[in-house]
Amino acid sequence: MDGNTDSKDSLSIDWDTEDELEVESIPYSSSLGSAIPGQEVFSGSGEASSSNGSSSSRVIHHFLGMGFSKDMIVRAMKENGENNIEAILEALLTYSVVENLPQEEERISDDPSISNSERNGLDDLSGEDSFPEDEESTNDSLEKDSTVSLLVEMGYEAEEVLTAIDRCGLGTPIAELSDFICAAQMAKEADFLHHRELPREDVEFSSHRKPKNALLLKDKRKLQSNEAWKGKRQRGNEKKPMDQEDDTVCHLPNPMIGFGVPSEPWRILCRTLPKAAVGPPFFYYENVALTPKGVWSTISRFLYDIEPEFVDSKFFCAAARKRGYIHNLPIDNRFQLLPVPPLTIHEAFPSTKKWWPKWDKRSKLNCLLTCVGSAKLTERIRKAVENSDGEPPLDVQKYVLEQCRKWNLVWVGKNKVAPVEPDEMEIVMGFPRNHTRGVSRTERYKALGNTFQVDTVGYHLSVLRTLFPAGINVLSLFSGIGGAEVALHKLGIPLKNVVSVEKSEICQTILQSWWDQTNQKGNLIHIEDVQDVDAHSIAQWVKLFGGFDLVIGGSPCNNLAGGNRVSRDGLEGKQSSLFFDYFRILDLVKSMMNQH
DNA sequence: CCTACCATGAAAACTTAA
DNA sequence: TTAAGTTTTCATGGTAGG
Repeated sequence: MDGNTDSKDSLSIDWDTEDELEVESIPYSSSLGSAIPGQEVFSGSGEASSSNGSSSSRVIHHFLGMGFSKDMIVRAMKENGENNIEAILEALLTYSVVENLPQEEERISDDPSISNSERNGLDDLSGEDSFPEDEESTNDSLEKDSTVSLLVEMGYEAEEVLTAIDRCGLGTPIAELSDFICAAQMAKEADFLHHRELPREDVEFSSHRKPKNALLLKDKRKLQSNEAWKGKRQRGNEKKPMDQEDDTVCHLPNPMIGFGVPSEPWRILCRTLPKAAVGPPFFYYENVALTPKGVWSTISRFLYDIEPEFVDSKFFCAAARKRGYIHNLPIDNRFQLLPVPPLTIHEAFPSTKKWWPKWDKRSKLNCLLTCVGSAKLTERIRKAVENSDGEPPLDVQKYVLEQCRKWNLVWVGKNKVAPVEPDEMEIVMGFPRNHTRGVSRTERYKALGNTFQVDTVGYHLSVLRTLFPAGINVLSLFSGIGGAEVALHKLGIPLKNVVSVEKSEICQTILQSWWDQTNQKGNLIHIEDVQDVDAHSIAQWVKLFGGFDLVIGGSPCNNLAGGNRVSRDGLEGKQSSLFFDYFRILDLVKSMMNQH
């Protein structure tokens, strides 16, 4: 986001005449690797020996390798316990900042010794839909000065900073101010960029920002809350009163192949990206394709107006999985992971063939979810089918097929259907066998139902291999069980430094266990909560690693997914609103990396 | 009309700790 | 044996697109 704040006029002219920048097709014609190194990775041996009880010397070594001084490491370990890697890292990062900054600004960000839960305001953000209101400034102008200087040091214009402080209040955390400013910058761009014919709500968006200099984070969010599920109980007049809510829907392609899948010979080979979308860093965002109306257009607008790529994983594996991806990666010369997984139920589950009735024509599973069918249901089905010898009557067939599709059941015995086992799910999703083994069955289903389909994501990420032969630094948000990491690894892309942000301790352990089992040479850092990732920590990582090459993640879909009966509230829902943290963090990384 | 959908929460069942 | 914690079981619509 370089210098888009001054000289608006000239910039606007630029954008009006040429607002989109062609993404260079990288001329590595020699790519198309078929021999992918590091393929035989998974020994499948041994359980996850959770490696957390590492000896202190190992911990010290780990952090020495990251460039911290021994004194600092020892001190951090003393204060946080030897095994609390995250806390130690946080402490080290904090020390570094204290040393490097002229004043004592670190007060602005969090003290690592304070647990997340007792941090005011921020942690409850997801709980309510309300956003933190301005705090009355109880502090003196000294604080203001230091805040301003810190933000200016981060690359913002002083004027923007002052406006943001005025709007947000003095006590607002740096990260939030930064967020605010970024949103304002984007809003300005949006004004200029949205000259091509606009969806209706874009007009609304523009008209929202009456005052020219008014900053817009809240406007944006308000807009979002307007559109994303207006009361969801608007049954009565759903005949769209005039031109209400048209155009807000992102068109889902059919077939859902995005910019191309391996089996389709005709693919789009290049595309144009909005200028603001071009990296570094590369980023990759994922969520469910079938959301309530308006959600994808909102997501797209935040993510630099990139059009989503909607892809169904049924082109990559034996199960459907309709997802939208927004990314700024090149799209030519993609290649698929090897070995190519089985593409049909029959190939993926050979043992079911024996029991599979002729009248069940399914060749692909539906989306693998976090929950599976009940034993009661399989029993009902068994009884329904076994009452007839030979083929059951058509109405029975219809009922059984409907239930089998609904619950993704496969035939495992005479008249006997059952849900897919976690082991089988791992394979279909592209993970090594036993990847999630060791935690409860329910947790395995949950984790696997929430993750990337590795072959699909790997296909999209494959373009990175020739770009980063020496390996990449990854900021992995909402990592889950590490779908992104596994995909990159299977592509033969070395993982240098991976910062994984994942709230579930179970998932963290699974990822760490995989990391150890595959003998990764890089550093894996666990962070618990995306809301704890602030400008401060990002700045340190950028400094340590020389920047991130890829920011990747799929934010929670709980409030978007069709399966949710209770709280399908749209993007502002409790979990799904964490999308805005994805944007916030990505934008911070972007602005920091463009300073250099 | 048809189909499909990264879910939630209450309560039962089971396991662990004292 | 009891209690508390953990895991499993089960029923619960409605939106959106073809």
